[in-house]
Amino acid sequence: MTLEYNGKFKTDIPIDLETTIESGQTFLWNKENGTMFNNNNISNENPTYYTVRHTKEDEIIVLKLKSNNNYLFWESTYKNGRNQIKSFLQLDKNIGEIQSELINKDTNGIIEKSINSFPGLRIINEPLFPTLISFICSTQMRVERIHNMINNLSKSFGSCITIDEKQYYAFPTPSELSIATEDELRDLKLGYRASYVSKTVNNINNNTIPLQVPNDVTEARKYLEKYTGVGPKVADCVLLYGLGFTSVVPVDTWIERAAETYYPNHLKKNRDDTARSLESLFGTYAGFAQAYLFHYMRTENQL
DNA sequence: AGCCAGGCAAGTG
DNA sequence: CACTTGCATGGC
Repeated sequence: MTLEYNGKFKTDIPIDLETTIESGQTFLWNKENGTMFNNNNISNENPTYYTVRHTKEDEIIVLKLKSNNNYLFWESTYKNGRNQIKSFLQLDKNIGEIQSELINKDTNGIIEKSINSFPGLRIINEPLFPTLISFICSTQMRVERIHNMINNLSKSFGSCITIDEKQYYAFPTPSELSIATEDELRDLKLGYRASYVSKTVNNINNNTIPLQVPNDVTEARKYLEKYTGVGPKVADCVLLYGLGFTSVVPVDTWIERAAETYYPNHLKKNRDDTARSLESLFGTYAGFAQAYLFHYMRTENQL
């Protein structure tokens, strides 16, 4: 295969690919020529990121991305790569408008500070199944190590495509993952999450809980929570990053900490209630506010 | 050494 | 319903 298709997007606000891809929204991309999650990056050059995925026609394709100021350059083995990128970064949305809306709705300026720190952070939208498994793996785990687990799963069970003698692995489909035993998953460093993944994959493959999620956000959340390993927080991440429910605010330790400091009125007894309360504050794009705040909190604490 | 990381399931009262 | 406990693993 070759990367025969390419093009570029122009954006009003330069896209910060590094922050967008390495801030824990997705674990499905890799950096070419370099390690990710490494703060002291010596190279000044903008990194190229790649991902591998299945199209609806079950074709294995590679997408590559690189940003330079107001331009975003893409390459792909797939002629419709442009739309894949557009969907991934939600380029059809007016991010500048969303940012000002969130700043206006905020009560104390911390969202403005977060957005000003990372104006090029985009909120992404990824395929459902890989996102579901990624966030099941995410519990009690640092972002970098979740990424390692997802890479391990892809290399062990995913389909491969070769470009210029280099092998690229897609995240496995439910049927590809069905052959993984729980012990094999533990060997890939999933820890106690191995049984969650194993049970969820079985429930999808034998149609006990098919991957057909309701359109209503509350119903969708309830539905996702039927999968083993999916509680309120993981469900919210899947809703936001895998299904495009932009209003959803996943509350983890970082966001709860932020709520204690900046939104005491919205801090409830449990994280689920805190989540719903923050959603009512920020509205349609509350999930975007969460993403900026999450990244701000993590970097403020030198992670 | 102990604490923590994008929490959850299962058990108890 | 609300609250507690065990769970894998690696980095600091």
